[in-house]
Amino acid sequence: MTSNNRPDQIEEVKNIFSAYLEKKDLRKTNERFHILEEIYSRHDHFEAESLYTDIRKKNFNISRATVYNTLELLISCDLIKKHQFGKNLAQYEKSYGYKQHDHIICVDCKKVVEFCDPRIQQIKSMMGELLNFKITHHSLNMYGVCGSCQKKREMEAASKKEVEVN
Amino acid sequence: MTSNNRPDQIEEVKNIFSAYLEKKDLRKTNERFHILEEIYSRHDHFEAESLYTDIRKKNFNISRATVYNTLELLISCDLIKKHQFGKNLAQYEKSYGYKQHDHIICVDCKKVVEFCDPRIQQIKSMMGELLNFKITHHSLNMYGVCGSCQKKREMEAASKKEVEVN
DNA sequence: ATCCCTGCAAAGGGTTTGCAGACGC
DNA sequence: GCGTCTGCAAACCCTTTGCAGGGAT
Repeated sequence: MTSNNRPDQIEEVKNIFSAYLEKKDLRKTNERFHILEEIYSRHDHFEAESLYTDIRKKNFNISRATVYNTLELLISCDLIKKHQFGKNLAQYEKSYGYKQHDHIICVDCKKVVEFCDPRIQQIKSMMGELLNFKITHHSLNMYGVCGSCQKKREMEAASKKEVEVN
Repeated sequence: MTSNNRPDQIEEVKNIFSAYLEKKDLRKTNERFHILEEIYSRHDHFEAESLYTDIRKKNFNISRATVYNTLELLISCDLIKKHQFGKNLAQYEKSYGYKQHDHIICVDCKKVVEFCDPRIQQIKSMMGELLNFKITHHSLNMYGVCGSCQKKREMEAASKKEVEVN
């Protein structure tokens, strides 16, 4: 969910990440914690590239390879989620402390809005049972035109008509 | 849905495509109809590349550019659907005459199973109204482990334990 | 001291684009 | 004949990989 960052949240997720790395016998490098910090000081969805460039701007010498590597780790320990909103471009969002939700994307302005519906959970467990799948996660995206883009479209259609009449 | 091809279905979709091209003042090229034919003689999901190579095998000189171009057209007139099952790789499936459905993907063997649930439609219209979106389409994918891969996992876990004991 | 993790740059894979020639209209 | 569509190849974009050096344990 679009979020206000609680000041202590970053500490919490760092502890979770730290425990995860320890459990998996992975190294606690500065780079990994810098990346986590950068992510949790952000809002909404982001792409790997903008995360990379923003970190660079702050004069941390972190490579793309490390960014991608760390994103994978953070997905594994459930601190972020990865999405594909139709394009060949992964988008990520932090997930600690936010309840499960899905997305509506405006096909005109690409705005992403979040929503929750308990029926998804029902479908998930019912279909898992029915088809004998052990379902681990899902991705539900709705695509359409948001309110303001609907208006824009109407206005454009109107002005086109105007031209035709003249 | 996984399909048996009715013999007359290819003619039907060609007519639809033809009417669409006419309406949009686009040209009816042999390439476009060849591609449509190839798609509708297939089953299940496919990727642009395999479509391209299969057409090539049949000695039609059709380029990748044309394949991608035609896929876009076929999406526009609702004769095919485009999916992204988590990877940066689009998958397509024919959609004429098949009812709306969603997908469950096995994360181990990548098998894709289809399912329908009327609640999706309800969520769609309710959320559209609630958030003032004119929703045009959606994509719902569930990810998990299918029955046979669950067994495989159990067997592997068991044999690992065996090794540890010895 | 070990060897996992890093930065860098290049490769990779899917998709898109630019251009000259071909062909539907 | 005009202008769109095509084939080809190169470019493009995001992501992954190979390698040599560096830092966590």
